[in-house]
Amino acid sequence: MPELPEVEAARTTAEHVAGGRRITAVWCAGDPIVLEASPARLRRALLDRRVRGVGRHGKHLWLELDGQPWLAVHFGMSGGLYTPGRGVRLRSSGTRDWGAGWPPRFTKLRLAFHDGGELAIADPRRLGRIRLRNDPRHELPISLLGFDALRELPPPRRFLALLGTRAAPIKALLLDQAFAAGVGNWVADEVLYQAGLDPRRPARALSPDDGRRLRAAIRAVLTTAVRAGADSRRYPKTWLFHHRWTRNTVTARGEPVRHDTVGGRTTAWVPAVQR
DNA sequence: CTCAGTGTTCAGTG
DNA sequence: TCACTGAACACTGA
Repeated sequence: MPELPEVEAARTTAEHVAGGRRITAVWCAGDPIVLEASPARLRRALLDRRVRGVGRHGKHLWLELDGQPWLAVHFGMSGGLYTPGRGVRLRSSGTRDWGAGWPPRFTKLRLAFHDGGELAIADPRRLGRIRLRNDPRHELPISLLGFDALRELPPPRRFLALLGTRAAPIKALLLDQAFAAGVGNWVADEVLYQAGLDPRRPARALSPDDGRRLRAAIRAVLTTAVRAGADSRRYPKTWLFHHRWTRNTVTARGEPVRHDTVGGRTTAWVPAVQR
């Protein structure tokens, strides 16, 4: 569930369910890897607190409470935020998501609110982290992140300057959270496809026009995915997204899709249009 | 049984 | 020190 659009959808859900409500029950799994704070400390920090709002930077999410510390969440590769009575969600691969039952399998933290609402954070693969922070935005690990790729995309000039010094493949730079926070593997591939850029090209070898197209594609992909509520069934038919999970396939326009490893990650791209 | 996988971190390299 | 690469982490499902 976890790139910027999915986390923004989780933020919206959390805002609707928890915003303005008081936490009346806290349930923690016995998982010291995902829960960086002890269950006792989490209970003490959360119980009877009111949720003032829900923030996001890149792939990180936090609940702003009426007292410190606040709850900060990173979903890792397989984590997600769920609430009861929401329709079955599909994962990108088309298999059923974990949100179907209640509470979901692999729930690590579950909150109940005074009006009867509930939230659960689940994480099968345990690469996510649930933490307590007094000021999440200015403390580790969020303090190390670059600009939020949706809300803080730098103006063209500054964006070009940021590319200019980096020798890494452009795909690797896009995945670097200290550069653009929130871009993950599928967003990076979609952006490079729409910008018409070969993922292996060194960032500093991009022309000013390449850089402008890249910036525009980041904005277009993220705003479209967020507007769709991160529901991949609603993404445009022309997107590479719908074909990246299948080997030896073609796009909606009949262009062959290739899979290579770039920046240490499986990369789907279309040599016919990416130069 | 094996392996890839919407992510991050850290050791190792040049 | 810097910039970058690749393995490790942990677990499910194809």
